[in-house]
Amino acid sequence: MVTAITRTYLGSTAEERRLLRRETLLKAGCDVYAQRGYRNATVKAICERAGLTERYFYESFPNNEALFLALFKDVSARMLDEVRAAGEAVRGDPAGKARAILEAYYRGLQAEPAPARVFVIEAADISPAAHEIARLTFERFTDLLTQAWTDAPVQRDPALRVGVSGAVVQIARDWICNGFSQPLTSVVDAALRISAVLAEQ
Amino acid sequence: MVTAITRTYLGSTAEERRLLRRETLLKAGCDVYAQRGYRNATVKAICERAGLTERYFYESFPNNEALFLALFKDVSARMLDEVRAAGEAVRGDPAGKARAILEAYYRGLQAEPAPARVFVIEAADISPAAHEIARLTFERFTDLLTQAWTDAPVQRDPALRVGVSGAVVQIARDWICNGFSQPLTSVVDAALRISAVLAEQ
DNA sequence: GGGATATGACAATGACCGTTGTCGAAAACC
DNA sequence: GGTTTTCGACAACGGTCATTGTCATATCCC
Repeated sequence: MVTAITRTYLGSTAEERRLLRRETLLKAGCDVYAQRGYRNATVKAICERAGLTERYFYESFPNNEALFLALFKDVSARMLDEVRAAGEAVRGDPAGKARAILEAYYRGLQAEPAPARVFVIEAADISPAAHEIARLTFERFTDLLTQAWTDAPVQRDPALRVGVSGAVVQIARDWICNGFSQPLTSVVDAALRISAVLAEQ
Repeated sequence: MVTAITRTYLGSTAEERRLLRRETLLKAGCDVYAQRGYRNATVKAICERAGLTERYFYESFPNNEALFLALFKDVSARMLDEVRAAGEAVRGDPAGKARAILEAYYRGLQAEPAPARVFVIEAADISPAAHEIARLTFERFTDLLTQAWTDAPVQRDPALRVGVSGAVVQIARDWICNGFSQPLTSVVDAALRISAVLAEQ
């Protein structure tokens, strides 16, 4: 039963093949989530999309939610990095810094509409773990915005922080639902005006 | 098979009994949604809570989602009425009017924590129909806020409107999730500051 | 009181899906 | 070339739940 011996196959070691399959599944999961929504994304559908069988799904993930969380963490971290870099590229000028951050965020969503739909619209309600990731991500995002507007590391009033992040996300949701029909500048402008309340400590 | 004849039973006509069962099911649905969340609320559980059998569930609703939507419409309409009345009770003074609206909203949530959790946190993601009801409700809510701050009937910039409604709701979500631990005034204050951007047309 | 309707308890059905298991064929190693 | 590992296709099992059906009992009307 136990196979202690592994063998290279099609030029890759067992570990390499396993990781490749994992990546394939992540990509397929993202596609299927985007197409049918997380709730309607069955393990079977993800595996078909990946060209792999269910057996390999459970080799890499204990269940569907685990795959989702892995994707979500990855996407969130990348988003935060991009946004942070965009903010740091602008020196001085608080409004310009804040605008750069927001523009990076919305531009990133526009660049990848399918993941955007999943991770902005669905993510928060999928599970407590997903909710927590979303919460933490947006806490950091709002900290970046606060740093742009002021020199303070964080906004003191937690409700204000929460409100601004809610506004930024809701504008994103609406934009996505309407197929990105409004110009980028108009959504950035609106978010910028709202985020300006962070300047008042 | 077809029973054309109805008969009063326990002092009520067939129609009265049907409506009473419907109301009982709505109340039970609200309780069960609040307790287990919509996704884990089975028809069976709602019927048990209502003290009725599944047969009567399908007498009044084609499925679980239909019950939810009926409840959601009801709750949303009541909420809008309360908020509108609170706003109209304050004359002049834009900030005071806006504060009254927001205070009525958050106070209403606090007064009924269980429904609040369901209809603020879960509602938007349950189905496209539910999403639409939530969207329309908050569009009107934001119009009321706009009217408070300005004399314009609506805010011109749709993204700004969407952003403010997102902020108000996100503050509510966070407040609910933290068990209403912050004082009412602090959440109202934060929402008020953000909503003030509606004053700029 | 007797026949008819309303009700409640509960079984039956059917669908969906997660998860695990089987098995023959392809590719690797020696 | 034969043996072993790896792979892909797919069946099997079990669980949950929506939805419909059955039937005995309670309540009605006359």
